[in-house]
Amino acid sequence: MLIGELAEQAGTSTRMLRYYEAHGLVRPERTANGYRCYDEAELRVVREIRGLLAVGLGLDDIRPFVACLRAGNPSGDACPDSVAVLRRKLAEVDDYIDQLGAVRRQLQTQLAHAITVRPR
Amino acid sequence: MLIGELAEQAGTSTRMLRYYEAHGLVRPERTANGYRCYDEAELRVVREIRGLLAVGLGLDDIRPFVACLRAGNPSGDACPDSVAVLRRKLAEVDDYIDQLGAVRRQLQTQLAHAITVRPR
DNA sequence: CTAGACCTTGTCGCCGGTGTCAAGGCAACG
DNA sequence: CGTTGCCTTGACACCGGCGACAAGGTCTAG
Repeated sequence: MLIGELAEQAGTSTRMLRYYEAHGLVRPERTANGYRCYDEAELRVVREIRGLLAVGLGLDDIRPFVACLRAGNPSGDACPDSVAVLRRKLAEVDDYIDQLGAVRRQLQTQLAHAITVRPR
Repeated sequence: MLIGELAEQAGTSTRMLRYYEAHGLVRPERTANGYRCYDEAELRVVREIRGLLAVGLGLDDIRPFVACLRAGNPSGDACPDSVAVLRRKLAEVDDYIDQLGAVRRQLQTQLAHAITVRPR
């Protein structure tokens, strides 16, 4: 499978596939003429990457998942490193949600004040 | 008040004060030798900017608040434009919180799956 | 032979608040 | 006069995922 085809299959761009490769996440073979050549396993890897990116993980966070898949596991989250990342990220998201809640309260307070000061 | 003093008073850096000025938020006088010269009103403006930045507004969002202060209002949120921004931002934050909630659920699902697949 | 569609590598730009450095002007104190 | 410490403008870097373009190689169909 060439890069364009994989991009289409995985719902991303060739740009991103090369980008992931530059960051050590994807490891395509090369054909005689130097074209990148991907097998089905790589498609699964890219799908995993895309899914995790969508959930808010960064490329560095995703590395363990890919390693896990590459180690033969059916799913990328079946390894302790992956689980650790998921736990950490969950905690981060929780923190962020709390912060946003605080911000929300701040905004509401300010809004209430604004309306009190100048009722109409 | 010179820029360094204002920076200290307002809890920011000279870099940022010049940045706000470049974006039209702060309007210092100039002394004979070209130094920026700020009065008390500008200090209030900068404090307003800092507070709103901390709540997640962007510089563009903050502009109406500054205009409101400059128009003689005791607080920057006493003008319809400011209130509109606050409402919009509150809605944005709500959306974002919802999205993060969805992400959180996703992460939890994935985590549960990971633990199911490889129980220890 | 050529046009088109694919591939290659490399580079630049985006966002937006911020740090930091450079090169120079000005003031005050010794 | 020199040093110190403020000020001035300007420019580069950061993050991190991504778009977009350039200049060139490769393959296939007409």
